[in-house]
Order: sequence, then structure tokens, then C-alpha cells
Amino acid sequence: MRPFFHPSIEDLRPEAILHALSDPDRAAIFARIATQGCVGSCSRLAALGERVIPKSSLSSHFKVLREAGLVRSERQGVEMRNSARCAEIDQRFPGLLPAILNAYAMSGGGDVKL
Amino acid sequence: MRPFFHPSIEDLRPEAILHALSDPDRAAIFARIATQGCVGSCSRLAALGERVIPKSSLSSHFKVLREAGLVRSERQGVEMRNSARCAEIDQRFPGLLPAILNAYAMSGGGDVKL
DNA sequence: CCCATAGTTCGGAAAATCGGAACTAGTGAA
DNA sequence: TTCACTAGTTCCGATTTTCCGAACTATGGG
Repeated sequence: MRPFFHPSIEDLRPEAILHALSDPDRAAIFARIATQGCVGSCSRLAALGERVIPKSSLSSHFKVLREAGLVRSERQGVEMRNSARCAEIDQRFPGLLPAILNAYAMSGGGDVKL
Repeated sequence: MRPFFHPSIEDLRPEAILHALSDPDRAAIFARIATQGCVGSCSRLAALGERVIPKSSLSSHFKVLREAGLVRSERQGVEMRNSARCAEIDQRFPGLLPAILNAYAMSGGGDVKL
């Protein structure tokens, strides 16, 4: 399994970002990665919520986030290290991520828990 | 056909807004309504781009925008008057809409033309 | 090598989207 | 009233996307 594909900054498309974050699970995953800086990843996240997200679903969620340019994934031994590309994205689309994360935080408050 | 359903401010969900605007066509429609204040609607929009959007698709696009709380639609004689609910949304989710519209404007520039 | 863990890929079922054709609503005219 | 025209919605089948269990791949120890 060779290194993953990560789009470069100039290839980021707003529709992909919005689509990726329009799913509450993915948004929660991303929020977690973004606020904690780094999360090593799937199974660790799966255990956090009361609802179990199957690992094949988690895998595809990460793929969507990755291909939207939201996270960077690197293999670290057996597991995965995911980091948010907030700074890069904020440079390209200023204020977008903060506004979205804030909107989710406002709405429901703890509704998006994972 | 009685008045449409419009969610109230406190019922707005970020995922619905992001989903609605994650489609470039819908985003372009909304951007137009938002910047022009008001657009009376479907067939008028359909003619603007070089690509023809069928009216059944336009109708469902408006439905998605409406139910996400992004636009308000009222019948005005034989046609429809659509207005953006920017102020209300910005009060609930500050900065969200400007950031998204700006992101689309940045990306592609005229890419999202309609 | 064998086993365990972390994650990806495959494949079929369920859900969402697209768009043409038919239908409904409002308006004006005869 | 009835006919015609326009604006938009609804219906429904075809295509596309999403979901998730099962099978597979990769890495690291014993």
C-alpha cells in the first residue's frame, strides 16, 4: 500500500470540502482531528461514540476527507496518522473551516459527538 | 399548492446547509439569489448558463435550498420569488455563508457561472 | 512462519440524484 | 366558462452514490 494521494492546495475544490463536511460523522471526525492536531485513527475513533461505525465505513470516510484535502494520512507502523490540513486550507479559503466547525459546534452543541 | 415549508432559524442544521451548497449548481443559484437579493427564478436561471438545467432538476434544487433554510420561496402570480435568508443564517451561524460564497468565488473564479 | 492488529477493497443491497413526461396553478383572452 | 399559455411540481424509471459485512493486504511481534 503505497502512500496515499493528497491533492495539492491549488487543486482543492469547495464543493468537495463542503460535501465531505456535510456528513455529520465525517464532520465530527474532522473536528476531532482538527482540534486535537492529530489522531491515529479509525479504531480509536470508532470506540468513542455510542454508535458503532463499521471500519469499512470509517475507511471510506477518511478517504473522502483525504481526497477533499482536509486531512493528511500517513502510515505509522500498523496504524494511521491523520492530521488536519487546516492551515493550508485556511490560506486558500480563508475562514471557511472555522466557520463550518463553529456552525457544528453551535448547532446541537454536543450533538456531533464521536 | 399552498405556501412552502420553511424551517425556522433554530431548526437549521449545518449538514443540510453544507449539503445544499456542496452542489456547484445549487451554490451558483444561491450565490445569485444572495448577491442579487431576489430572483424570480427557475426558467430565468435556466437560461443563464450555457448548460441547460432541466426544470425538474431546478425545481428540486430549489426545494433543497428551501429545506436547508437557505432561501425563502413565495409564489408571485405565476412565478416564484426566491430570496436568500442570509441575515437570519448569519445570525445563527456567523460567517458561514460569506466564507462559503467566498470560497466558491476564489476557486475557479468564474467557474461557478450560471 | 503464525498470529494479531489496523486498515483497504470487494460486492450487493439500500438510498439519493437526474431528467423526461405528465400534471397542477395562475393569468389572460375570447 | 373554456381555451391556451406559462411557471413550476410531481411521478417514476434509470443511473449513481452510499452503506457495511466479508474477504483481503500490510505491518509488527513472538
